[in-house]
Amino acid sequence: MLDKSHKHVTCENCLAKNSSLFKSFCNEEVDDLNIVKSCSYFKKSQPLFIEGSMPRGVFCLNKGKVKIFSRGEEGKEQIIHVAKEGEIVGFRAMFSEEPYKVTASTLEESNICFISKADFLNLVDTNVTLRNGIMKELSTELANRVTYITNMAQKSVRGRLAFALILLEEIYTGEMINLTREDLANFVGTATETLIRLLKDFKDEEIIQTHGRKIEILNHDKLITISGT
Amino acid sequence: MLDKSHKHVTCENCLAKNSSLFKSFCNEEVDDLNIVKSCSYFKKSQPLFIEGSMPRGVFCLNKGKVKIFSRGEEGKEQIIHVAKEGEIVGFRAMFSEEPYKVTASTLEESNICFISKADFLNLVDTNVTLRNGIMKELSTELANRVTYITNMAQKSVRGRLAFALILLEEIYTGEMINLTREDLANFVGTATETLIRLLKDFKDEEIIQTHGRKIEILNHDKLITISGT
DNA sequence: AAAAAAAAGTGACCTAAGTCACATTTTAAA
DNA sequence: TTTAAAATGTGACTTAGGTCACTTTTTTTT
Repeated sequence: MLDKSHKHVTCENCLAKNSSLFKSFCNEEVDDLNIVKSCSYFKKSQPLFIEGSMPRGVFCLNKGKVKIFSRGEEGKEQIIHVAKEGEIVGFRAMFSEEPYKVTASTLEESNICFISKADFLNLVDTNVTLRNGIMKELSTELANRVTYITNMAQKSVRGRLAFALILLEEIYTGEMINLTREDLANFVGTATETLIRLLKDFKDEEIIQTHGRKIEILNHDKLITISGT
Repeated sequence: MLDKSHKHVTCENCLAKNSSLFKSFCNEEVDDLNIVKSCSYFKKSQPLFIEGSMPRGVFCLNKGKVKIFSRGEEGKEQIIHVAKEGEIVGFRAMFSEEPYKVTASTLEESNICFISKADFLNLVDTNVTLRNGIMKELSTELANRVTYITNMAQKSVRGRLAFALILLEEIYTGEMINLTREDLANFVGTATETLIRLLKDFKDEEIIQTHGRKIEILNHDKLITISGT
């Protein structure tokens, strides 16, 4: 169980993780950040923000994972990204002056800090390194989504599942992949039943092993081969 | 036939079209731009840049259309975007310090200007409005790709074709959609044969009409309905 | 600890869409 | 203008993967 007040969370020890955006900050800048941020405890399946609402700030993940998804016509979730500790979520929407096109929701109980839009934009305005980092991040992400689209359009579901597992292995470093079959299916872009059948195939082929819902990767190389399918 | 030297192309009358990025420029800034840019004539199917190569600058489309695509495992093109007159192509790669993840190639003969990376980044550094425009553009595009991914994962090919035609109608304003069936299939994310069959269905349903390869939209509303499929 | 509600998993069936193999038409090149 | 080469279009066939209808297991709530 996480500490629900978690007053102990300071930016200094939080950033120690792997935030790509604030990593260039000097001590003084981290202190500034520490002053404007506010922390809170999120339980499992709690939204940070919802598609259609107006962005009010960014969220910095201290502990826990968050899924980012959009809903298709029939309301089916399409998971675009799973964010992990150290990531800043929702900063793309700070620049577009438009409502969120995605929803962010915790996958497990989490400690998450909030920085208001005004404070964040002020940081961006005054910090060249941060600004360049953001532009680079936006561009890289745009490039990643090209791959994502191409995969979705051209690969088999089996290939996409292999690719998704490789991504998730990275996101769940040091622990096992822990997603409902439905979430995994919505990430891969397939029906839950199809996903379950394919996971069984992977088990039979000794590529993965399951412990309850948790998935352990046994043969990373084989996943890479299959992901080319 | 376009003028191959097209010395008459000045930024002033070019920007009159619809460039979203340079539109805020004052006369003086446009003059600066005019000095650093160099123009050239591209014939049909000529690449502006190629996946894997290092970005050297941005391309500004004065006349003509350009497809942006990535290649899947078996080399099949996945068209991500069709750029039209007034658009600036390749600026995303200016910030990522990485090789292009996509190829850009003309769909028809074109007049295209080039601005070197150094000149472009200099503009971005010194012009706050341009910089904000770029950040906004990157964010908006990122949001659009979420829709793209969700469509690809959840819609039928018929629904995706309808969606593609709506987008292309906008891109080919004032003229008819003119793409090879293969390009259109690679945009929709399907096999060429399937695409041809679906186009025939649309013709039978009097949603579109073809003049040779060119496609005319007859019933825009019905396309919207179908694109929800 | 019991009850209720999610989630996981299976089997049977169906169909959208891919593949292959050509015929025909259009476009580009020699 | 002929030849070559793309691009378009059709038919026959196959199959990946979706849907539906359940059962079983795991979680959550009371």
